Amino acid sequence: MHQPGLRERKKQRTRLALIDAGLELFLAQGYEATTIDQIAAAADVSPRTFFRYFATKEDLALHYVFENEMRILAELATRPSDELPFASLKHAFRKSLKAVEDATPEDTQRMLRTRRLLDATPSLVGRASSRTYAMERRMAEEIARRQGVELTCDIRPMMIVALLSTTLRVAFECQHRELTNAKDLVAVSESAMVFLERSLVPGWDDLTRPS
Amino acid sequence: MHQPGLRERKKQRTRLALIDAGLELFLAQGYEATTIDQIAAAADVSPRTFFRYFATKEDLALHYVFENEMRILAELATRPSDELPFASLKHAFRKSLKAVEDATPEDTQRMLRTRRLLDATPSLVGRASSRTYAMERRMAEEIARRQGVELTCDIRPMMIVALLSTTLRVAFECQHRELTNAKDLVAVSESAMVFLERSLVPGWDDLTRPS
DNA sequence: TTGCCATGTGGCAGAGACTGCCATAAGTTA
DNA sequence: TAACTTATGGCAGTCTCTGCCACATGGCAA
Repeated sequence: MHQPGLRERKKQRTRLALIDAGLELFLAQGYEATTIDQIAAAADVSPRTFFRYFATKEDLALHYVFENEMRILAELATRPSDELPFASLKHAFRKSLKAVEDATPEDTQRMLRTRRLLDATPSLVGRASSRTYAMERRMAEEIARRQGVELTCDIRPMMIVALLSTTLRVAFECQHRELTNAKDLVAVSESAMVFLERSLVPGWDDLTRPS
Repeated sequence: MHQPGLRERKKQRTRLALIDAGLELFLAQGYEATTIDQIAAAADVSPRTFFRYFATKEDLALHYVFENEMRILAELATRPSDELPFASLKHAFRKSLKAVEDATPEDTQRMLRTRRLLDATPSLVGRASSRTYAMERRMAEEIARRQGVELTCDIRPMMIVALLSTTLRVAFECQHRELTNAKDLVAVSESAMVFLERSLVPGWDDLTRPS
């Protein structure tokens, strides 16, 4: 793998400048009240260029949410295929939580800002779900493949993924304190996951048994 | 209660005309490809009037989804307050499913069309979630009140509501056949609910016990 | 019936998100 | 340096959605 050229580094800088400018403005004056023109001006690019980096305003706001979801999907692929679905998902989610903890201070700040933004703008949480559901489907496909069932005939892979995913969403929403570090955020997610696990009958996710 | 006047009946007719025109066009040429102007023209009102009935294009498309959710919330309020949360919710959801079955043929058609639309336009399912989450919060408030816990301190009411709500969403999405009557739609929802219930430890939703 | 008030409707101008198109600028490679 | 590829900016245009005002219609009381 070769070192990214000047062009690539420049693009990365522009992308981060846009994200930082966007989150800053969203938190300062509200998501709706912030226009693309303002973000572009703050990041020192033309409005037209904004759309070369992010298809929509939402995409900028939710960038770190989507990045995290892609990480979960990638982690899922590394799990042994004889593992039970729930365990695989749990490990994949935990790995992504660990990535949040291990991020650079700048990235941690961006994530915490994203969380504050979602807190202040509940409608954004819903809008994120469009993509989240698509990601859930891909995870369910992976689960179905491993367990040797057909996703179109069996509702259970989708159910397993959706239940865990929903748990994390609820945990994410229910952070009532002003978080200043990533550890607290992770802690609530962990406790929600524990509640879910304790509520479930052992072996509920074993799809090789008859339903 | 007095008979609604001419004015009210006229409004109701216009609302239904807009919904019918909208669903028709969405299914025929796609959700994105359909403009407000087209819908307004088909319903024989001005584009400006469209927005007096629906705040957004989504609101028209998802009208029946929201109506159903409001019904669930209303049903929840009628349940005895000493009932366990999950049982209350289950009954409320069942009652709303029954309302779907008992609807007039016209309304049943509109619901089935809405479902086909959501099938063809997955992004709409996500967009509906903004509102659904708000409704979930209200249900969780009701549950928390009955169980005597604080919603801001205890994640469990939200979890209980979210798990059941997610189950129904998944069931709704996983209707792979072209449905022609409401009964089939209800049947899949029922089976998903059964899967959820079998997966859960009895008493998991009893919040009076210590967590 | 007449007149008044409340309310629904249409038209218009405008902001803001987003796209297609084309010219220009910058980076990459030979 | 020249040729190629890719990023950027500007512009015109579409579509969603809003505020404002004039007008029409339904409801109601004298």
